[in-house]
Amino acid sequence: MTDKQVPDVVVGRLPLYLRTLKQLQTEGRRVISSAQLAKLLHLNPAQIRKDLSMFGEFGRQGVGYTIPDLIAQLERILHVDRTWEMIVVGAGALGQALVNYPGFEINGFRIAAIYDNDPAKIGKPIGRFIVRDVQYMPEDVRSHGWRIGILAVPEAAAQAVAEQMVSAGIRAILCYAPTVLTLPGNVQVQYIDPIVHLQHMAFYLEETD
Amino acid sequence: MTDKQVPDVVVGRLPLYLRTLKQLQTEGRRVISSAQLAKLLHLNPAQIRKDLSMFGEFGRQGVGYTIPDLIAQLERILHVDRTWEMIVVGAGALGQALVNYPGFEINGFRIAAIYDNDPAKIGKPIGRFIVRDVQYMPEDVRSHGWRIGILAVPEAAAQAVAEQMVSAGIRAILCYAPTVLTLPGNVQVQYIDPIVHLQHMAFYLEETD
DNA sequence: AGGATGTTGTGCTTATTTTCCCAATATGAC
DNA sequence: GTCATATTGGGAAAATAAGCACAACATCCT
Repeated sequence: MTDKQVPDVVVGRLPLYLRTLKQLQTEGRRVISSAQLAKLLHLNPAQIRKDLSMFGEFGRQGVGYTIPDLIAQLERILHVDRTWEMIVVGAGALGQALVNYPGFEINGFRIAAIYDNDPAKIGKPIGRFIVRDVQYMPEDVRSHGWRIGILAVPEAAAQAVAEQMVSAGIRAILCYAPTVLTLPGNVQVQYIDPIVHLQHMAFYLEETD
Repeated sequence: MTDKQVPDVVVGRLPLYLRTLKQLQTEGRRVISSAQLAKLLHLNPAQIRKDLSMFGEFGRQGVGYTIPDLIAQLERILHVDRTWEMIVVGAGALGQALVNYPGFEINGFRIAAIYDNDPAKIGKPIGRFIVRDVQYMPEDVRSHGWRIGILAVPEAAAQAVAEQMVSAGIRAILCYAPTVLTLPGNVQVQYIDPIVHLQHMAFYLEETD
């Protein structure tokens, strides 16, 4: 199903390349070498070249990569040479912060609706939206053909809500709930849990204080 | 510097084990096998056993792992058998959501202060805090001996603020700014950027719609 | 025109990570 | 007590990922 020609770890680095290249472009840079990009990302230059070479020959020997071209290539490869509409389920503090985050639109991800099941929140304005009853979510997703959902509900609700999203047609879920979802293999899931990162770092901290 | 005896990928999985074990404990479970835990996490049981065996022999052959014991061991290994105080720098929508997130305290990470450089925000209440001028941050960090910081400032400010945090004594940074920080090797950094995850998933989405 | 320098793409090597497999041990049924 | 079943820990193998090194090519300087 997924393109096993390209390792997932490689796909995972492409957004980092793209992000840095866009940054460089705003600074007016036109060309960059794998060595320079590697330095900014703290990676090995050969790794960057090899990653990119899996999709084509984008550089020029002796010169490097033309930044606008490489950005266009990466956006095409990642399917972000378009705008993806997304839903947010969960209108708590996190859901509100997400709705107000300008980074999504800048990068071609546009929030299209936000849902909750709490009568106290349904109907209330958040950013440019009115919170909708989550019971209308499946219908909305189906009628609009939305494919991406952000899950910002409590852990206890996450699995059930995720299943509803998937059965309505959602195929990629960004899960902020601190739990592992069990979903069909053709559904992409990525997790964001700050506690996991903090505990990971705490391992390396001295037991002082 | 970092304990290369234990691969970082292994350390990165321990918080997931811990999270799931705590979940099981609240459900009243006392014992679990690597096979059962692996199923919940969608991992290979041998991987879980090998990861754990790097730190000791915590299981009983023929039986499995005693959940409360394993939780205690993992908390000790990860240095989260204590409470870590943290600072948040950046009092925008994200900073506010972080301050109000109950998950930190539940897991032994307590926000101790929040800072911003915007006069319109300094002095305003957020959750149980008053936003402090970031110019007091280094002094506060030094005097309290804080080691962990959450960076929730715009990309343009991230590197400079991170350097100030480090020179004040911060040794672990959870970075929400969409950029790679360049810091001394003895400083732990973890990144959270939803765009990176969304682009990663978009790679696998069909170009329909 | 030619040499010095810089850079890519990739074959091959090395390193790391994952998985297989099984001896050793535990539990429960009869 | 013995057998069937369940499970760990870890050596060995397999799979995956990262990095080296170099031919090929580009640019610039003189």
